[in-house]
Amino acid sequence: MHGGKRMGAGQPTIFSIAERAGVSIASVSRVLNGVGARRDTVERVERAAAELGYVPNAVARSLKGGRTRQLTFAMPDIGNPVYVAMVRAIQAVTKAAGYRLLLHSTDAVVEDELAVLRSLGDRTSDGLIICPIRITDAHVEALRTAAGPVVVIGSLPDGVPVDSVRADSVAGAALAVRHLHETGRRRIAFVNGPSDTVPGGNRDAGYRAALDDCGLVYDPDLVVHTDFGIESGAEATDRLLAARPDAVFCANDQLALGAARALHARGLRIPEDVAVAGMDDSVLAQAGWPPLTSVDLGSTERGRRAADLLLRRLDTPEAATPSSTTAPPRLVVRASTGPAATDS
Amino acid sequence: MHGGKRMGAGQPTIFSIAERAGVSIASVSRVLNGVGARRDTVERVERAAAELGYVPNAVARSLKGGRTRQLTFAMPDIGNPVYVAMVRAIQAVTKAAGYRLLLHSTDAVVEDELAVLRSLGDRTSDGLIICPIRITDAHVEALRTAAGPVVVIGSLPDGVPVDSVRADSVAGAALAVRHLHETGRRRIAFVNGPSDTVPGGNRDAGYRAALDDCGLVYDPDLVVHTDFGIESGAEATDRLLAARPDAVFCANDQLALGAARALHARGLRIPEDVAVAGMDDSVLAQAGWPPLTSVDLGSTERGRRAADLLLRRLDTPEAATPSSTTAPPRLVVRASTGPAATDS
DNA sequence: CCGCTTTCTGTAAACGTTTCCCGGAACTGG
DNA sequence: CCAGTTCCGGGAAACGTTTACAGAAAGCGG
Repeated sequence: MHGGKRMGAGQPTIFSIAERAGVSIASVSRVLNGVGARRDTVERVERAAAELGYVPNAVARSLKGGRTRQLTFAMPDIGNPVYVAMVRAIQAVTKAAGYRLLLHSTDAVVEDELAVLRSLGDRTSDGLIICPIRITDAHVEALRTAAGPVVVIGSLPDGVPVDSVRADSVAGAALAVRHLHETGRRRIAFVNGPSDTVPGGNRDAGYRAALDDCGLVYDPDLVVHTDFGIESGAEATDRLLAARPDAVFCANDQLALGAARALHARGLRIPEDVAVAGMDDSVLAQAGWPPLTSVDLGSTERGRRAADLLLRRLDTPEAATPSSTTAPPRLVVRASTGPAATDS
Repeated sequence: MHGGKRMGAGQPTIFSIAERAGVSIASVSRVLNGVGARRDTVERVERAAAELGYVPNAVARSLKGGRTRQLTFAMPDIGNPVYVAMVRAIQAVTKAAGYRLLLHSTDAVVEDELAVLRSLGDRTSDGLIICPIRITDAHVEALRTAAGPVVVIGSLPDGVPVDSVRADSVAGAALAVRHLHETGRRRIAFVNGPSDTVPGGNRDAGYRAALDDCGLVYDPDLVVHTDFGIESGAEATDRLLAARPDAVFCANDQLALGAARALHARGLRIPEDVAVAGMDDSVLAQAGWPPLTSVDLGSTERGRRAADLLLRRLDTPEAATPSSTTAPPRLVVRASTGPAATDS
């Protein structure tokens, strides 16, 4: 005649098990969590649990324990392979540590990003990795007052007390431009992402610096800002052709794929007539023809590190001072920047 | 001198608010949920909540309410644009209905899919949309005993009492093959996905049926099974070239992109020497050159419908008998299946 | 000024766990 | 057979909400 509590039909709970096994709920909980118990008790409880098809209620468990064993990753665009690479890297780490990963696609909308940051307070997940494309004052404020551990993938102003993992897209862009210069290109066009984003700004800086290095002058007619995406890359490149570039450097692989399509459509050969280079070295770099030269900004590496940092932060909440590491860029040369045609 | 309860420093709770506002927790809850209260009370509570930066604990709320306002979508591969399209479609519907969407990438691993199905029992989300690539007996059993509403995107054996939304890939594959035949191709190779999957089997059936229709004979040398992915498509196509096909039909756009790359690498022209067609009509169809003819299997539509069904099921758990709808395929013709070279 | 109705508010229980703290059972050794 | 240990198991509290219930306050007409 054990326990009162409700006895409804719904999902089995530890009460149903306790009743069926003829023990208390405390014993059920202990057995299910592998805490010592008498042989006999263990067996009865386990049998009852199996027969009822018991699954522990994660919500109740979280409420009691104060942790959900869930982490969140918020990225700008789930359709961009670069973030998919990060997801995989993060997933691998968090899964091994026994955490479930929740994915969030913010479409780079500031309001959405802030909402994610604030939602840390609702205790739905134990920590957050976020990859914002712009950093506003509101972001800084939200990061400062976040209700749980956060790791940022991207560049943060100094003084924000949050772990971050950065890409060096200034150096990365320069790498690509110098490579194009070395293969003999002199009119290097640049299809960049939105200019008011952190990566957009950095890539622009890298582009300009490298031009300088190479003794080339910055020509506004060779530069276009657009949003990321294959179509945008194609349109932008089409417009740029008026300025007769001998190379098109794109701020990511999607843009570069679009650029290649536009060039093909005009009957121009890659790389003989125009060279093309992208960034991110995502799966897309090897999707089209010719395979694209691209700058690997270490997305996988950044994802992995971010996840490691987050886990560390979960272990020792206020211990270490915020760390900030930068993944080095790496140029991957493929056919799209091969030698130019010797004639002309 | 209100309430006892704990008073720690942690996150603010309705207790902190109650104390600060000098009212009971019941009043706090009521005000926060917009239930009637006296002018004065409302103001005091709202001010206290704002000052403390209160965020309701979603876990506690879920425990009490028995629902999480979260739904799960489990897909085989987060890197495949077709599932990204589904995510977007599902997201749009669920977000509008006030649900958060959790994403899960199963890598088409049966164990993982079953785990997701079983995890419905842990009450972490209120419902599940799952897209399995194979259906084993274990799947059927798990679906039958699922602890919450499930909608399957994909084909299910008869008699499984679960809502489903199907693609007609038999008809879809036939559409593509007949189109290739109409453009004069007679040696139509087929790069298919794994043969032990439902889509794999169906596409094979469609391919064979269409060959029959067109009076062509099935030639095993023209058919390859591989896994999905650009690299696999390239390798498979390379092998197929020994059989001198004049068209390559691929079971999805990733394979088709790989096929195109392999053909380019051999110096073959598309479509003059070999035509290429894909399936899914994902963003990748327009990523390379030439743009790919592809069969739209209605991924967006299927995602939308699946979400609608799930929401309906959440409203009226046991009402309607399980529904099963099929999205019609649609052939999208692009340059990759243009006319063959007239010589040769 | 009294009793009635109508608001409003506070107490307490419940959601399903985990875990602290005892009391009792089972051993051990003398 | 008894005292001392050790081990197990049960009762109850707690996690942060929502909500049924009942009591207090306030408004009202007579």
